Amino acid sequence: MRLSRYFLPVQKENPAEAEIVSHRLMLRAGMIRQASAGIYSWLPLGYKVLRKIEAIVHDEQQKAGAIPVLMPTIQSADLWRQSGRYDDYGAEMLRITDRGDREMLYGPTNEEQITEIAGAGIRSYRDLPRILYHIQWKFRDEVRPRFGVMRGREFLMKDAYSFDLDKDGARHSYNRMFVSYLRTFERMGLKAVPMRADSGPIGGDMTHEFLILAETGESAVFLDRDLADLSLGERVIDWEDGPALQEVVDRYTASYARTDETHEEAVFEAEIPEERRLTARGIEVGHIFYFGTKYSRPLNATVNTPDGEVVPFESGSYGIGVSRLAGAIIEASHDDRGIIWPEAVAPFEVAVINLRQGDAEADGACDDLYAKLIARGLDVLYDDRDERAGAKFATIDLIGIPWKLVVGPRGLKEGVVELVNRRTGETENLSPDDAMNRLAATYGRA
RNA sequence: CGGAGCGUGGCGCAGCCUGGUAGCGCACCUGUUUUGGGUACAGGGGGUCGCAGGUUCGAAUCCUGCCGCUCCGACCA
Repeated sequence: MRLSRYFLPVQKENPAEAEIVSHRLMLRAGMIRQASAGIYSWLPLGYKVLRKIEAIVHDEQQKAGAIPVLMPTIQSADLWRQSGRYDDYGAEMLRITDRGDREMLYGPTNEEQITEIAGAGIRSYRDLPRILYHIQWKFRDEVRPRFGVMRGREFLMKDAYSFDLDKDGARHSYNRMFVSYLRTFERMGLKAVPMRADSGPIGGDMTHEFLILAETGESAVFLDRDLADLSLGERVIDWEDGPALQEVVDRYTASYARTDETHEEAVFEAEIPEERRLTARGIEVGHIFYFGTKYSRPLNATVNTPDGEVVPFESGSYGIGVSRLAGAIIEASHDDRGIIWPEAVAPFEVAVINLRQGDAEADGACDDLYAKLIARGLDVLYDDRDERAGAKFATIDLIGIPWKLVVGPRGLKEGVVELVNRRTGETENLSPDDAMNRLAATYGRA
């Protein structure tokens, strides 16, 4: 993409309403624009990031055995009356009536809907287990939306739902999602720690929240420092191997990790030696829980067992705040110049900066680099604006592109361009070919 | 939902107290200049001052009502 033809409304000054860094940077970098309280349009740059996050979530969900579907945003009130949640949910649920005065609602979540679908489509124990998920916009009429997309009223969420015959099966499904979440967040360059959660209004007893550690997090967290250092790395997961999954889950839940909701100082101090006690702040980016037959029973979603009995499903639900992640990643990865995208979610993989726009040699070299990078499958943003070098650096650093290829007449005389890493600032003078090879290798392209 | 505050060009703000028909910086356009980390100068375009009533010869400014938004606390992916 040539920046001169892109839509990137960046701002030099901080918007007054944005209090936390991710909100400020998302507005300044032209990623989002507020439509009304807690509701945002995603501009091209923000939308690219959102799609990349979404793609990783899709990929990891499916690797773990979950099957994608897409349910509507608008649901019928009747379904929610059956589960008893129509009244329980309160003012947070956006209620709508259609022209026939039928009561509808904009879905804040989809347990009822998916249970109805699974109940209708699954009749036999032979059809179990199944995990269905979708990534869809949700609406919760929060009392106090804030922090930009971190706590909007409209937000994009991945929600998965598992269906099993019995509790052992449900645990396997739960563990699949647990490990899948570890992989998902790790791939995005995040350090997410599973913490014991409160079962909350949806209920259930097997439940964890995944929090990434960041100073601006909304929750206080208390954990064994060692847990924050765990990593799956390149470990190969056999998703069908229940005991192997359980072993991973056990390792991540072996020690103390709780949010302020469930924190017990005395237990913390008794279980964890002082030097390993880590008190920090965290942003919740995922939440999983097992809730048994809470929905299948009232909605009459049942299967036949091998013995010919009819029983309700054992279920759990598993959420990831997809739009929130865009903000959360920025909270975890930025500096005073702007965003620092992890390579996996960066809106562009590399920026070409022409230091001397209009100089025939520089223009020619940049055009050539730009074409070749595209040919090698890299997503490149070419800053070809008629701006001074400083303005280009400031823009590219603000929007957080992980790598810069800096091209100017001086370097070209020596036959080199500069390859600059956004995070470390490390600069290498390389021939254009070497620089391209380096980038292709970094991103795993030919 | 309790508390505080704010609505004036795309963004950040001044003007309001003491009514006289809107201004500054950034951004944008034109020209000159400059050219390796947000150049300088000159000129220029863009605003029903959140909305509706009211007071007044006259309202961004005073009064009333409404709407929108933000921040702090109790709640949530």
